[in-house]
Amino acid sequence: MRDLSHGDDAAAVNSLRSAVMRLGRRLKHQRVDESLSPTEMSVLGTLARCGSATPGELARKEHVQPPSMTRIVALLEAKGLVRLEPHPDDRRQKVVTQTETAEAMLEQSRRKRNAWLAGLAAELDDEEWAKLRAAAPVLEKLAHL
Amino acid sequence: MRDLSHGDDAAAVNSLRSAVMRLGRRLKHQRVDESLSPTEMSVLGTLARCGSATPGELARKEHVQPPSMTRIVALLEAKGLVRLEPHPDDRRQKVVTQTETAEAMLEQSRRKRNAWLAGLAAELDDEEWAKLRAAAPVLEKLAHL
DNA sequence: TATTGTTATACTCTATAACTATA
DNA sequence: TATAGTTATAGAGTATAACAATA
Repeated sequence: MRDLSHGDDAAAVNSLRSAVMRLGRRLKHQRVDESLSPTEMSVLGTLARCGSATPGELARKEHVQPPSMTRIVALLEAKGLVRLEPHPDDRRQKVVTQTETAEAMLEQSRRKRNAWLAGLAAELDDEEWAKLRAAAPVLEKLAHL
Repeated sequence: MRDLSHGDDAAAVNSLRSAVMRLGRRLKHQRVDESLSPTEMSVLGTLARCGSATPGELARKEHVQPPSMTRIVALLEAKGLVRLEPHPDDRRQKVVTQTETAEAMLEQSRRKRNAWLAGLAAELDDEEWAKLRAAAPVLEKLAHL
């Protein structure tokens, strides 16, 4: 395995870290619905990526304690963004599924953030944008490793 | 100004947004001191970038109300991470300056996150890493636009 | 007996409103 | 009269502890 802790490699890593954290923070501020907390949004994102899940699974994925997830799921249900159904095999558990409303809201949220980022990137010159486009799939691979 | 809302450009923007947000979240979880809240860390980062500031300036930069900043600054002072001094020209104001302890902590935090990111990036092949290195300065420019 | 989810309760962080000191 | 900062208080979000239902 490669070592990236020296010289130009280390500088590039440092630059990437700083830029990704700053851009990530600014993207997070572009919100489409102020009434949803960050964790509520994150739960919807997880459901969109991974499909239905039990409250326990969601709590583990969001790094939140089970009682907190109970409350979050109840709030999302009250807002019509998720449905709760009985688990087919285990009567202790429940299955949380997102509604069409939630999917539409997530899509709107993605659009808003994409538009904001595209506005920033439009300030780059052709060569810079080409470098970014070439790196986009690599960044995505990195983010999912 | 360029339009990046169609075709391959739009796909690249979407890919960048998703990857940056996900990587940013994961980087944020790499923390060196669990006892500092996200805003406290962010205030230290701002002081490191911009030098000393008054509580009011910090509140505006962190998008937090003045009373919240009063509390945050008091906590940071109690932890020995900032010093409070009287403002030279205006006796209503105060000047917040970070201590050497805070600088050392921030440096340790950067190191930990760089190491984590370098560990991820080490999984990439040579061509992928070259693309990322080429894009790093562009991402930094984007993050500061 | 172990596990899933809930209820009851407390703590942390931030906000708004009202106040003090200085400009 | 306006501004910088603080104090008092309330609300949102999360945690821990104790409990109920099911495996």
